Amino acid sequence: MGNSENTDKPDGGVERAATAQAQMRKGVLELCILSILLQGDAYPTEIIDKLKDTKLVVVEGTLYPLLTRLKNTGLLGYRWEESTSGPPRKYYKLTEIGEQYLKELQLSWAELVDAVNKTIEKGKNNI
Amino acid sequence: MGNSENTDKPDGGVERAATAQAQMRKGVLELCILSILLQGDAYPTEIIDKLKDTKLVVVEGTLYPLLTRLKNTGLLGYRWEESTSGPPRKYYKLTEIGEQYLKELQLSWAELVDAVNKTIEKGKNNI
DNA sequence: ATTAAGTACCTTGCAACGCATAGTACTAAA
DNA sequence: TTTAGTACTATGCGTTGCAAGGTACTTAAT
Repeated sequence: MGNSENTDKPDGGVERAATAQAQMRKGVLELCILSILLQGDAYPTEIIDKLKDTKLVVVEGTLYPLLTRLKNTGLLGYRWEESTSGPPRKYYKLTEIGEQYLKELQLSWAELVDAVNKTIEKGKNNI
Repeated sequence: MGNSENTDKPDGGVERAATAQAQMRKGVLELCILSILLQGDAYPTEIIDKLKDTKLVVVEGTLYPLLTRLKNTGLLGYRWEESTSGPPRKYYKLTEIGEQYLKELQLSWAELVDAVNKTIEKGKNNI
């Protein structure tokens, strides 16, 4: 048995919690970003701030590639707008396809929450 | 502009729904598996079946490495048990650390659901 | 005895994604 | 002209879900 492929150490569960929370966030970001853009056009830094308000911390290295992906898929458009206090801002906007897609995402999200909660509940009955 | 790094095509939102749902599931599997094991020891095939009951489809190629990871981190233990209808089964069991970790995961999950739902709700007010 | 079918576990290689890091560029004040 | 603040972009790494293929044990049929 080689031990070269596994960096996991038996470090107890406590230190892993932050990592796990990060993991759980995966894939939900799309939904949140599209939801934010439903409120109105926004530029990346603004999006990051709004996510922070709801305890979802996202960094630039995550957001920018994701926005580009969503744009390339036709879910988002953008326009440049001058700023009086710095470089120009890239305002992203939901397309019609994006809005339609967001509705599907919301449905998927609701189903997921339901499925996971069911699993959790079953466990709680059998302690 | 090179088009070599991007496999996304503007295919509309509809076909992407399955992919997005898969993405959203990421990271939540740990929580679900540990929750199932809280109900009692179980072997992989059994775990897959139980997940299927709650609409969370997971395949072997996903589950086995994940169980190994959880075992290596000390969250799970296992024992072999004979079967009258096939090869022996590997029953996994929550360790004490695993139970403690599960509680943290459940908390993280609840917080995530809350944060995401808040974001979604804000969007719905501004249509 | 050999084959087939059912059950169960395991490995390998790929692709996607989040993120840390580093870099570029514009404005304004010191 | 240097410093600070704001904003967008690119690169490379590690983790993870998954498809695909493989091994092995049991029972029943040929």
